Amino acid sequence: MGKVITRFPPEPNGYLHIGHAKAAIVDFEYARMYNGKFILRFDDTNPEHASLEFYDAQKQDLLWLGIKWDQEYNTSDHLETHYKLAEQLIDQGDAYICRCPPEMMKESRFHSKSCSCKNTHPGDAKDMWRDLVTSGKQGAILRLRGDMQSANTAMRDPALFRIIDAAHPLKGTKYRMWPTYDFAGAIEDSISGVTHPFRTKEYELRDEVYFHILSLLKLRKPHLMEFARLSIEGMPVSKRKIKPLIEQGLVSGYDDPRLPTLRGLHRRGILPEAIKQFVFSQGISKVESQVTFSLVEACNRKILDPVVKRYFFVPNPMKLFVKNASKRTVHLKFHPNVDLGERTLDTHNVFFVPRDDIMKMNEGDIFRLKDLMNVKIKKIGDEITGEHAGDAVLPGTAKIQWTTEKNIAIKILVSGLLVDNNEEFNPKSLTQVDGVVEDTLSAVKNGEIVQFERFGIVRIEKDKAGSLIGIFAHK
RNA sequence: GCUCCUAUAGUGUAGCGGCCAAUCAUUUCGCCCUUUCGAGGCGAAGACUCGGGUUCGAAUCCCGAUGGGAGCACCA
Repeated sequence: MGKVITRFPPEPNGYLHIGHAKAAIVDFEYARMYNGKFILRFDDTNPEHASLEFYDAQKQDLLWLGIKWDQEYNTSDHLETHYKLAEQLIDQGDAYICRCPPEMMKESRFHSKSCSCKNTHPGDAKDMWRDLVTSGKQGAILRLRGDMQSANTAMRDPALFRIIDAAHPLKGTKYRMWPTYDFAGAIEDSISGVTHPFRTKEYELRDEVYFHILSLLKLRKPHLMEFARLSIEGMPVSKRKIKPLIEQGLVSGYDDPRLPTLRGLHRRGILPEAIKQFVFSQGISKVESQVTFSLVEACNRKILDPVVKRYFFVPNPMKLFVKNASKRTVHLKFHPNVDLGERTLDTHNVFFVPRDDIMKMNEGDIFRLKDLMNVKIKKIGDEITGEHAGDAVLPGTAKIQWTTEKNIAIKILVSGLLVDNNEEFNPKSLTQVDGVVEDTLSAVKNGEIVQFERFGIVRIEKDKAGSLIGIFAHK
């Protein structure tokens, strides 16, 4: 038994999203499981789509995910080989040049009718092919001699090569005949030694084409495996849907935290490990499903909870004056039951507390400034006046978060579902919560993930001006 | 229209002919614990799409219906 070889073959035409992540993780982990090899292959066979920036961007996205490849190459590097194999097919009479216009071809394929181009002698076909490769001739493609009567429409003489005169980001204008997915995918999987190519199940009908091409060329046949595409409720994955939202300014970019792009998820504070666990929990079944994002959140929370520092966050702050509160210095633990260290706060008699919490209380009630002291409310107006009501924890009192006068303003962006059930943009998909946090938060690094008690997991960003933005991940 | 794939709780998922009055996670709700409405512990709720067949025995195999998805590109 040879060793297992898998591959992840993205087209370098955009940023990777969680759907790609599923494929990449499956490919990568499958190879690892069998101590095999994992290849990263850029399927850059369409110069109109491939773009230089994305070769690198996609690699960065993969590295962030924790995926490392044993080999990397571009399908465009193998075009000479593809040409050779194409000529072999022509020589064998298994491929021919077709000059029919696209609409006509579509028609004839639909009605299982062959065209006269199919009768071209292989020798002539080869001349025509060479002509196409070298000259500027237009209006022809190389087609597989398949089976026009096949019930599988993919088998009805599919295109193998077509002319694309656009400049390729890596190869420039060196080539003009570019292989289609059917041809390139089969050839590359076979010659690069891939043993277990995974792909999503919308390609199932093309399996027959894949194996047919390899049979004709007497090339090794890998073991194709298919799984269902991943879709998440309220989070469109396709470029077609995301791009307009960006262009209209409805989302901030490909790293908008509402997006299921890897960059968006990163920004939202979703860990690569959580994505991996989530993908594993999904498995590789062929069942169409629409997953709730809360499954991702649950994985993330489980990882983050024991390692993330707790801070006090006060949304919609209200000023509180506590009579006869003395100055003191308190040490607060960063985590209730894991030793993550502590921070030190100096307090006196002025605090800020969440408005919503106060609104639920009445004058005369006693609440607790968590980890500090109890306060009896004397008066609620624009500000609150209270008095110190002891330090011992009283059972049943509300424990609320607070800051002193030394605090920092922060705005928190809370992501909701980007689109509704009809795939219409949800204008309320991003909401903002303003508040203040302890000034100890200034010690937090840009990009660090913390938990604001009673609020949720938040990833902290510091902009150029030094002001704080929190990206809400989840509860 | 034709072809293919698919069908287990609200959402996912395990199950490969008997150990299934069905696993695990998530969700929601209780209780315990806790100086967070978080985490953790315990518990509850909740499913084999339908109809035939094969079999001593079917969630599991076969057929059909129905629902969902995909393909019928010179995109991948």
